[in-house]
Amino acid sequence: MAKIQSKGNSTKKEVIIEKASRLFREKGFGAASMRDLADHVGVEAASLYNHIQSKSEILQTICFRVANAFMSNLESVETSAQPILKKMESIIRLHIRMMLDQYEYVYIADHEWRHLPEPYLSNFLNQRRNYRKRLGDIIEDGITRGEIKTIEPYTAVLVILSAISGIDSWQRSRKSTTAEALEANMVKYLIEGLKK
Amino acid sequence: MAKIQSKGNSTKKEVIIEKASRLFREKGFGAASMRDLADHVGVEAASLYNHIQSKSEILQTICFRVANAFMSNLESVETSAQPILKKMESIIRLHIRMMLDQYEYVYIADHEWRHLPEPYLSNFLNQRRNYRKRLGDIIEDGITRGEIKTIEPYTAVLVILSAISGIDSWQRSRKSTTAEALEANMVKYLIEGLKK
DNA sequence: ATTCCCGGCTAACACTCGTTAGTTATTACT
DNA sequence: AGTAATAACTAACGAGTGTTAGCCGGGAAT
Repeated sequence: MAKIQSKGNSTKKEVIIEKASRLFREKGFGAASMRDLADHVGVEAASLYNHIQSKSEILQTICFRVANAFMSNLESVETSAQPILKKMESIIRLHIRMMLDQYEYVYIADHEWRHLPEPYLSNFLNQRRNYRKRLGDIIEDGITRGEIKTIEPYTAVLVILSAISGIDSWQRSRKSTTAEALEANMVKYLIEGLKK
Repeated sequence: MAKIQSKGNSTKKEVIIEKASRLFREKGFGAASMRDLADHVGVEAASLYNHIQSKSEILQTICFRVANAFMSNLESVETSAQPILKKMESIIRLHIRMMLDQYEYVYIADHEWRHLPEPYLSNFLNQRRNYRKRLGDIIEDGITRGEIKTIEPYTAVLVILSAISGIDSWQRSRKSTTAEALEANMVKYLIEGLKK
């Protein structure tokens, strides 16, 4: 076999995906070109195809990697034995942290998924729907147990997830607030809005 | 003069902008082509240029139309003499209503503004920053007056605006909830999270 | 030392893109 | 009716798209 990895501990395919994630976020999937990506990797456009199969394969990898990360976290929270409000808080915190230090990837899964080709698109949307459903079930469970204020679960899920995904406009313009402060403030608002 | 308007009470330019708004939302600005737009208008691509100057002029029109609508609403709320919590509620309700019945336009101003060419891009971002600043000032005012719970104003603005813009994923999949119920539920969450 | 193959390269294909030129049909005004 | 303006059309340009074919150098394996 020839050399397996080129630099550090990440394979070249991984480098491509990483550079692509920044590019896709900045310009959007449609406006980002393979030649542009190749420049950032330091290679000719055609050479990319020694490592990937297509432009949208990159998008698929990013989207499903993020989806799986959230999904497996949800599963471990579901099976844990915490009070509902704690469950929600830990899910919210994970989302915020992911948004803070996996920014590029999460952003793309949030905003560029519509460019996924079928059948990946349907697959992705099903996972998304399933995730939200189960998040809603946790809230509903909390309401019937009297641990959470009476609120329509689906709306609550929508508010929470959307609020967090809005962090991207904070990322762009590094305000005075630190990441830790932002997390604390956001958790406060989102959790106290749920408290009975 | 020749005919000023072609059908109903809207000029043809308006028809183009309306069809474009749906197309831009569905495919994204970059992926939506002028030929595609022309098909929806029922005309050849070149003919569009009798009514508009460029593809991005359409985007500019949409973005600034939305921005101005929100800005002028903000001004009238600022000068009104309501309790702070009422001010916030009426701003929130306007955002939700705009999102519900001007969906396409608001969505584009929210998500496709990055494709604006300079100097419109900077102009737009300045307006956006200004809007959020003034919204934050209202909240801060409410805190010092003791009408609102102590919370970092910028974070609150972020949560509120992002939560509302997340309605788009509700729009896509008309759930059991009606628009009115959604508005009520969302206001409840967002306002009770602010209440002292 | 020779074979093998990986991963880079150049060139090119087959489109699609936004937009312009030039022309014709249709409409409105005098 | 005749004229001027509007808005449609066809054709094309030049640039940029994702992707494939074919070639070549250099390190790994035998």
